[in-house]
Formats: sequence, C-alpha cells, structure tokens
Amino acid sequence: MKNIKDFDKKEAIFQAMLELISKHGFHSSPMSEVAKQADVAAGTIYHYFKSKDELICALYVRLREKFVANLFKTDDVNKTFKDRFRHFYLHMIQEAIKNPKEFYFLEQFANSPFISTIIKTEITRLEQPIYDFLRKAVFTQVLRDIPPKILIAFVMGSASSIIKLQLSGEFQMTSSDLELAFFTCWDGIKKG
Amino acid sequence: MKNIKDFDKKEAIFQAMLELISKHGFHSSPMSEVAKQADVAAGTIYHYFKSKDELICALYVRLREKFVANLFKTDDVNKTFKDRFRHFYLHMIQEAIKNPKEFYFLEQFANSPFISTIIKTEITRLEQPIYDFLRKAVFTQVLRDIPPKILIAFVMGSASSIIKLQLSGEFQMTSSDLELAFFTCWDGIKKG
Amino acid sequence: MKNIKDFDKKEAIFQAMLELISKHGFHSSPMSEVAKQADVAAGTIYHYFKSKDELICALYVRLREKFVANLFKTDDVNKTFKDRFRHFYLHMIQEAIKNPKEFYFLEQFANSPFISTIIKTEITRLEQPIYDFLRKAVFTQVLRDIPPKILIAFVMGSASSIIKLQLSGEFQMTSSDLELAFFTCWDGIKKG
Amino acid sequence: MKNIKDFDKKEAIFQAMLELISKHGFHSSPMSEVAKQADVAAGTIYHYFKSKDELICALYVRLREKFVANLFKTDDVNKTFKDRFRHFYLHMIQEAIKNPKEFYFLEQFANSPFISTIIKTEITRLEQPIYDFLRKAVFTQVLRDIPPKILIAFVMGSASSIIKLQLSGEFQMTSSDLELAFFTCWDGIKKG
DNA sequence: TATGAATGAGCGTTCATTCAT
DNA sequence: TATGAATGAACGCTCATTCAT
Repeated sequence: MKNIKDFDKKEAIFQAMLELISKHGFHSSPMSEVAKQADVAAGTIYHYFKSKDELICALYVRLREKFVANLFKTDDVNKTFKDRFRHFYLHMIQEAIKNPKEFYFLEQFANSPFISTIIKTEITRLEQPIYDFLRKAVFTQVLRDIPPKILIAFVMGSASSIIKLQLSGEFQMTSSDLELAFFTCWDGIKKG
Repeated sequence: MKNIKDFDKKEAIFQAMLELISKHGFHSSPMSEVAKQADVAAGTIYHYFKSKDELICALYVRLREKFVANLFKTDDVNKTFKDRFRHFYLHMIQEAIKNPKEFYFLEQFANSPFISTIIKTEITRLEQPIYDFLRKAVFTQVLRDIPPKILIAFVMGSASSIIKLQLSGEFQMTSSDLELAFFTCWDGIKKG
Repeated sequence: MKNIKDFDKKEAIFQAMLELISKHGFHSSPMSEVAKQADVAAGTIYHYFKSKDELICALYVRLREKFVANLFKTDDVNKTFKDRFRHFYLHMIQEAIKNPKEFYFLEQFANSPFISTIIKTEITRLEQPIYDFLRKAVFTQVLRDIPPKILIAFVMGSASSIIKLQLSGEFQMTSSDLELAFFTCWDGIKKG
Repeated sequence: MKNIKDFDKKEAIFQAMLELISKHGFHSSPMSEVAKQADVAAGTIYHYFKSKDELICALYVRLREKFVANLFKTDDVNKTFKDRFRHFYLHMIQEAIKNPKEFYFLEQFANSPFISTIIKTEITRLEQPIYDFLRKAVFTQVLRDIPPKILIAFVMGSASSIIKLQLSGEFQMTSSDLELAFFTCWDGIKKG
C-alpha cells in the first residue's frame, strides 16, 4: 500500500515538474505550482527530494534513462546495421515528437548550467548504450572511422535539431522527409 | 560624445549580461549583478531596455546577427561550393570554440521558452543568409534535394553538437578530427 | 514493562531535546531532529507532550528540580553555615561545569521569553529550598540582613557568571580560583 | 539628506528588532514583522544587513557599546575608587531597569548560541573598559587579588541577576535595597 | 541621463503538528 | 502505543522594477 502511494506521489511530482518546465522554463516553475499541479502539499515534495535542483536533476536522469531504454527496446540485432541504425534514428525522432514535453525538458536541461552539476561519470553512463552501439559499427568497419564521441555528437545533434524544427511548427515533416533526413545522416557516417 | 558614451554603457550592459548568463544561466543573473559588472546603476539599464526579458532578447538578436555576419565575412564566392561550405562549417565551429560565452548564451536561449517570445519572422530573418546559401546549392543540384529547412537543421545541429563536445572538455578535437567531421557532414548533404 | 518502556522513550526525548537545544538553541532544534536523535517517530513525541513548548517547559522544570536536589544532596546540617554555604557554592559551580548541556539549557531558557510561560508559583516552588536555606541564615544573623530574594539573586547570579566564564573556555579556573570566588561571595553576604 | 534618511531607516530597523526580540525572542520575531514595525519594506532591511543573523549581531554589538559607554560617561576619576565603583554598580542597575528592552535583548543574546558567532576578540574589545577599570584597582591593592576576569564575572553576574529580579516584577527594590546590594558586592571584592 | 535606495510580490524551504495505519 | 508521510502556514530572503533626486 505504502509503496503504491509513494510511487504515485513521486510520480505525480515528476510529471508536474516536467509539464511546468517544458512549458515555462526552470525559473518560471515555482515549487508551489508543482505542488498544486501534482496535487500534494508544498512540503511533501521535500520528503522525496532535497531541493528543487535535486528534483530537476533526478528528473533529468530518469528521462534520459527512459529515453535511451526506449531507443533500443525495439532494436532487432539480427538486422543489418544500416537497418538497425535507420530504426534507431527514425524511432528517436518519432518518439521525441510524440513526447515533446520530455524532449523540451531534456534539451533545456542539457543546455543550461544545470548540466554541470551532474557528474561526468553519470552522463557517460547514460550515454553508454548509444556509445557501444556506434563504436562497434566503427570497429567492424560499417561506419566511417571517426572517434565515437564525435559520431554520437553528429548523429544526436542532427536528430535533435530536426526534432526542434518539427516541434517548432514552422515546418511539417512528412515521412518521406524523415526518410531523407535518415539518408542524409547515413550517407555521412557510413564507411566508404 | 553622448552617443559614444551611450554606446559604451549599452555595450557594457550587454557584455555583463552575456558573461553572467553564459556562466550562471538566466535565473542566476540578477539585474543588480549585471549593473555591478557593467559598472552602471541598476536603474540605468532601464533607460536602455524596457525589461530584463527585452534585454536578453536584444542580446540574442545581436549575437545571432554578429554570428551569421561572421560566418560569411570570409566567404569567397569564387570558390567551389564544397570549398565554401567547408569553410562555412569549420569556421562556424572554430568561432564558437573561440567564443564559448556567446555560444553558450545562444544555445541556452534557443532551448528555453524565451525563444517563443521572439516572433517567427525575426527568427526567419536571422537565418535568411544561411537559408539562401544552402537553398541555392540545392537548386543548382550541388546538394541533395531536401527541404532547405531540414538541411539547415541537419548542418547546424550536427555542428552545434560537435562544438558542445569540444567545449565540455571531455574530448579534445584535433584539426584532423574537425576535417573528419566536415566530411561526415558533406558526404551526407552532397548530391549523389 | 510498559512503564519502563515509556520511561525510556520519554527520557530519550528529554535527552535529545536537551542535547539539541544546548548546542543549537530553541529554534534550531526541530522536532524531527529530536525524534531522530531520540530514535522515536516524530508523532510519538506528541503522545508524551502536547507541544514543543510544553516539552521544553517540562524539561526545564525537570532539570531545575534535579539541579536543586543535587545541591542539597551532600549538605551536612551539622556543619557551620559557612561550611555548608561553601559546599553549596562550590558544588553548584562544579556540577554545572560537569554538566554544561544542562547549564546551557537552563540559562538559555531562563533568559528567554519562554520563562514567562511558566507560572510564578512554579518558579517559587523550584527555588524554595535555596530560599529557605538562605533566609534562615539571615534570620539567625549569620548573613547580612538583606531580603533573601536579593541574596539569592546575588549568589546565584555571581555563580552562574563564573560558570559561564569557565565554560566559555577563555579562562581556565584553578581550584584556588574557585576558593577565591567563594570568599568573594562569602565576604559579601556574611554578617558584620 | 541621504545620510539622515539612511540613519533613520537603519535606526528604525534596529529599534523594531530590539522591541520584538526583547518581547518575543529571536524566533518569534520574523523579518516581516520587523519591517512592519520599522515602517519599511521587507527587502529594505537587506540593504542594511546581509541577513537576520547579521542584523541581530550588529544590534548586540551596538547595544553593548552603548551600554559600556554609558557606564563611564558620568564616572568621576577624582573620587575614591569605592565611590566610583558604587556609582558604576548602581548606575548599571538603574540604567538596565530604565531600559528593560535593551537589557532583555542583551541577556537573551549572551545566553544563546548566537554569542559564539561573535568572535572572541570582539567580545574582549567590548569588555575592555570594565576590565581596565577593575584591573587597575586590583593592581593598586584596592580590590582583592583575584584574576580580573573572575572579578568581572562576579560583579556583572550579581548585578544582572539583581536587575532580573527587579524586572521580573516579583520584588520591588527600594533605593536602600540597592544600597545594600552595592555593599554586598563591595564587601566581597574589596581588599582586606 | 544617471543614480541607487526602496519596494513588495513571490520564491524555495522548514517544521510543528496531524492522522490514517 | 507507535509510526512517519503528509500538511500548509510561515519563514528568510531575492530581485525586477520604480522613482525621487
């Protein structure tokens, strides 16, 4: 009983914060509003999190983990790497577009001084699966011989930028546009 | 005399805000601190800007204009498009690395809800030179036939991600790494 | 069994509060911390005490009673009054120095607005043994003919001040210093 | 003009805090109430003092200085030491009784953990005049040969206790009572 | 123009107390 | 009895903005 309740409250707080920050930014998301939206008392938040900053960081880690786990959930290791990567790239974009709040939150966080409060080893840990995925492909000469870190930056950066374009509403992407985006990326990173 | 002085103060305020925000983020950059760092009285800022938000937006527009102008300052229209693009891509990365404060500010702003307070036509205007540059290359069949907006997103997103990688300090990029990054991008976007 | 347990918990709560207040003061001694230090749940405290204030007052009364009882425990009514007073005075100082937490708590309480929440008759009761002790000596012309209340104030005030001097650490008192202090007091209050 | 205004506000804040703390104690004297009573905005207090603690400490130092200065203002160095001490002792008690708020504040502070946030040298400085006054009398063999620190403790402790007795309202001291108190102290500390 | 003291709404956070279990 | 999650009023403090000078 207690566990269920706990889960509910903590979850509700996470959801409320996510909603507010994605819409209004960090400093226009007061704890009082979070409490109201999560339907808990202000003080209750502090049973689950030491401070606003800690709550935000915990939310970041949580969403990143979920995001990465999601990426590989439908991965099929029996396919060719190209197919796997295609799925990976398009799935990432589609998921982000389906969950704009989470995407906005993650981007906002990653581009704020907040990010430096999260220790590097933690960030490395969160990126590990993507890192491994791409490094192996470099190693097996499927991908261009570039440091995997650069490869990740390239792939993730282009994808995130395309997601923002779509979410901004100033350009409606069709599925053939998405396919084009994939090929643009693939032709850049593939070997030869 | 007065104009020069005005210019000085406005400039000092811009600089102070840039410094603070790039280091501490929007909500840890109080106007009182900006005033102190700019060596003006708090009230003085309000002679030049209606509000903190307006100051931040003005700073954004200013830096974006400077940034784009910079990109094409050393552009040589007589070279091949590939060479011009190479110069464009590498120059952009190098400039950002040389001016981390400006880069951090721009990224922070672009990923915050602030951005939505700047009207779309203004954003379009700021991007116009890059848009034209790439669109023409699509038109002349030098680049892959993709909507230029996607092209911009792809190119700028990958570049900005690579810049962050370098500035984060977790990966030291050599000039040959940069060259690799360029080819990765180029092979993705070029025709055929 | 239950009584013993009760006693244990109540005692633990008293001890925890004493420790915290003597170190951090009234308003930096939250009930949650008291609970933690007493190893009981926060709510449990409210089974034994109506409120924080009541707990603090009960602790005060308790410590005062203990303190006064202690003073006369080793009193020898067969000695001369001077010897009895000497023992009383020096014992008081030594006990306080041995129990700094209790002393600090009592002083803090006695000098705070809290004290006024304790009814005067209660205070009178607590002081009664000392009052009787001194009054009789006035009556029998061993002590100067001063209102006993003033006598108490004089004796207790000088003693408490000397205790604070020692506990503050800025002056290490030797036993001959203590003897001197006793004579200073005695020569002041004795008859003739 | 500005100086006068400054003085007024700072003074008003000091007065308000003094009034509140002497009546309700530290933690029942919220800054909002201080602001209200001083007739300034809450934020204004923070132009003059960094924090509530700093304000309280500044007030303490201020009152102690005033208190000590007052003690020696009407001192007549041509009189005998006994007369000077008599004046000192009685004046101290009378002044405290005339200014109960200041007395209560000082006692409350001196008996709280606050006091340890004030550096020892500062406390020594505040006590210096009294220290010098008594030490010289020890040196010239007018007073008993006791460490001056103990002497101070003895004199000040007994006086403060007598003041509390009077202020508590449970005993109305006549001027002959005061005279008695003086002799009690004097006979204790005088040589021979 | 320029100043900076003053404002006060609103923030993040604490903590005495309650109550369902 | 005993628990400790939950409450929410109240706290200390910040800071964008104003305005008399």
